[in-house]
Amino acid sequence: MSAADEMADGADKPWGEVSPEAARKLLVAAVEAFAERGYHATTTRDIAGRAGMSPAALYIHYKTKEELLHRISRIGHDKALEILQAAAEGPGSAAERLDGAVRRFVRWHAERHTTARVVQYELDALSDEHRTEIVELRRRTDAAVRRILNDGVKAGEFDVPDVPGTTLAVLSLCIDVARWFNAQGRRTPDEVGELYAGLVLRMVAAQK
Amino acid sequence: MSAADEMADGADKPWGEVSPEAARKLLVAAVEAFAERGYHATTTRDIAGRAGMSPAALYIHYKTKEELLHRISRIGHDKALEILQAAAEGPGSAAERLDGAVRRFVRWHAERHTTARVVQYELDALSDEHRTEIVELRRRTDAAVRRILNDGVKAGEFDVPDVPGTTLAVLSLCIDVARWFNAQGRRTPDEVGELYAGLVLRMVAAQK
DNA sequence: GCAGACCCTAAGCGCTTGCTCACCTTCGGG
DNA sequence: CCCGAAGGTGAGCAAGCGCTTAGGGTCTGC
Repeated sequence: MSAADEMADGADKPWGEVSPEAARKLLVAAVEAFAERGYHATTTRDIAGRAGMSPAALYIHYKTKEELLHRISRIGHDKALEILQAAAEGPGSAAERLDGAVRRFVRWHAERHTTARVVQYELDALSDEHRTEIVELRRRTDAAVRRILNDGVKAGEFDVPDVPGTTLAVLSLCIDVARWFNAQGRRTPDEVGELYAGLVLRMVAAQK
Repeated sequence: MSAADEMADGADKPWGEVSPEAARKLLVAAVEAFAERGYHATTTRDIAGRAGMSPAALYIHYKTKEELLHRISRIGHDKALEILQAAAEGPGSAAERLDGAVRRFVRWHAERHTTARVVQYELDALSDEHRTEIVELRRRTDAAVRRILNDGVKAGEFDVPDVPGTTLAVLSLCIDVARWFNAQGRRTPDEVGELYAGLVLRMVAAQK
């Protein structure tokens, strides 16, 4: 497989966009370790060990441990933004688009909860410069959801007295799935997505 | 003020139950530091420094850094459980009790968001033994909310197809306030409590 | 068939960490 | 007026941290 093919795979296969192979293995190991113990409690020796390499190998592909976190956070936020923007700009009524947005966003947070945990809960460990970059992505994430809500209000589908506040609540609800979701638990990512989409629609629906 | 008076104050004045004075100052300093940087990124020198003491002073009052976290987590979880149980067992219809529970629980997470951040997001840093103890408190927290929902369904006030799932979502929504709430932000704790109580009631309300 | 780019390792450096220890001060009771 | 308990400090230890460096394989293009 060529490098170009790997780039194209990025959307489907997790971390497909990271090459070469050794850099991807290290990044996947870092995601696991960060999700399990948190960024600060994870050592570079632990990451290298999980990837089956020596601690020094890490520094061939990444300048610092923080750069690893930034790469993970950047790719994850790009993916999250892509999901929500696609839903916001897609066809259908506001209710249909909100249903799809929540369903897909929640499913991603459940299915890839290790990644999502790092992406959503380790922002503070980023350098100032990197954090500023990521915060901008989150602003756009917020804007995508707010747009759907505004559309729904305008069309009379939704009754939402406080659009910014409700946007915040909807995103918060979805994001927190990464914290509590357990792959060994009773619910599948699909089931959680369905449950949450239903709850969110009831939160915003106009009374009949 | 006697030790007994300080105990009685616990509910009103934050950390009033911690004595002597030096131990409380250290604990308050630890809460600030843990909330700002996370448990693992906080050094014992940082905690002692914030309390205006030498690093060694910490170990007169606490056996380890982890014991400090456990004390914080325990007190915080006790308070959270107290809020929700009082709401669940209080008077009024299920809707009124749910409104009160969400309003008070959210207000606590916003007002005391430094404490809540530590309490809700640093569970993994506890020792196995301490974590087991805390998880049991969280189980009872969950049970209190579930009881209100079940009461409401039985009384015909609520329409909730999935009570355990909705309980999870309601608690998750409230807890995540601690992550994003900013004291410098536009909303007061009261306003967030009101907004969230409204959203939750719409999530569970029976259609008329 | 070998020069040079690339990838990796063993060893370890300088520093910080959680925590300890010998010692000092303050203070209420006999 | 001295005593022991309680609560504090400065100095520092062993361990572990992020990261660097010197050196050695392996593969590619000429």
